[in-house]
Amino acid sequence: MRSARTLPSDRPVVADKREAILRAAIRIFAQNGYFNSKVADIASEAGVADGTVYLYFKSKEEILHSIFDRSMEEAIAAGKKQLEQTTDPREKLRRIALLHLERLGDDRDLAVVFQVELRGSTKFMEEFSAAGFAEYLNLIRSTFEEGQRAGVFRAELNAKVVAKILFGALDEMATNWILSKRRYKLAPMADQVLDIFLN
Amino acid sequence: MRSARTLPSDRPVVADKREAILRAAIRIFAQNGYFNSKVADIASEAGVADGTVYLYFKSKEEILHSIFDRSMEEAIAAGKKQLEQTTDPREKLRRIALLHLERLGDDRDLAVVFQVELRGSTKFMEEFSAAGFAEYLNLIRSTFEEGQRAGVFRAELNAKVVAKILFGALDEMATNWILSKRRYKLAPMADQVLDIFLN
DNA sequence: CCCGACTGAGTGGCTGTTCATTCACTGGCT
DNA sequence: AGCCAGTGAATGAACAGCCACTCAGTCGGG
Repeated sequence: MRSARTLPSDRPVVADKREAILRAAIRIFAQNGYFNSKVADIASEAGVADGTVYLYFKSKEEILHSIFDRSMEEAIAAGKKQLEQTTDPREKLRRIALLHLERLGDDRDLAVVFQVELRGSTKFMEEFSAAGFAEYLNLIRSTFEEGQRAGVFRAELNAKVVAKILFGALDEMATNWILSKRRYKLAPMADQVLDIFLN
Repeated sequence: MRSARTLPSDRPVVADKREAILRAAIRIFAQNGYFNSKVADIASEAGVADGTVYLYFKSKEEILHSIFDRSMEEAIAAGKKQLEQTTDPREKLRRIALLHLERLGDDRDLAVVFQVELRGSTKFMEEFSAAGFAEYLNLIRSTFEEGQRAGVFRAELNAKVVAKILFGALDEMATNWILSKRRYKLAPMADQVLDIFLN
């Protein structure tokens, strides 16, 4: 119905369909939760047949994985890029926090999947932890350590713990934002958190 | 086989069975995740028949609810009790944090259920949020506000945000502890968190 | 025609829940 | 004491609905 109309480029079509399924899955998972979502719902939301889903993903679980992997990859890449643009450790942390909340604040469905659905099983959390998540925590930690060496942050603090706290605080902001009935901007919370954090 | 041998006290037996099912459920949920746990597994772990579970709980979901309700109630009661024992706002926050991590650190399975399984669905999170959780956050917030009035904490900070950050930090400590391969004590982290937090 | 992307009805396995039945016990009656 | 109906907790086999996944077939472009 809305496939390649003009050009014979089939890569785009393939990519489009995969992308459509992924986006549909994010919406459906966010709405019903992973375990209450049927593959049929995802297919229908994506405008494809049930079977088509299995041309692009091995299983329902792989869809969730793909959502996580892709988003995490993007987030870390964006984060690293931000870090190159400044040398002030304070400012670096601010950028990380801001980016973190901006990304989640820009796509509520994705945020729900990240904050709620991805935590739904220890098994997944362990993989989750092993994968991009540890890398992300390290990004925060090494930035903080850099600041310690520069004398900007208290040297006696355990950087690992500081990183967890900052992450935990941001994470909680995001979760609260999702659950809140009131609609407010998420990103500005980053500055509030850092203000409390650094002073 | 091991029912009332001597005294006609049948209440204890009843209470025992409910308790056994609840404990079994905590263990099973922690191990497999809520959605991957079968009621039959819980029954078997508790040493009762499948049907018996339904004499004490209306549904599988109600088991999860009961775990949450009971634990949260206990936690808040314990928290309030702690707060009565001191007037120093700093010390109060320290007690809350310590209690928070002690309770989770004392029962790994319960901690898994709280940190991982209870987050597994937006639906549940919303009830979760509405119920004891908001009350818990308020406990932290009002303690902080008290400290602000006493001039111990910076008055210009948003107490609500501070409460979320502290909670988020503790929450993250707990989650990390669960996922960590290395075995360490969770409770001592409370002081580290507060040190970073209050200085 | 051929090829491969796509379809969607069907299937197999699974599991939450039910309910007919068992059984240990109680209390009243002889 | 001995007997028996009554009680309700406990059982677990069976049920019923659900849904991830498959595959034989369709369709359209080249």
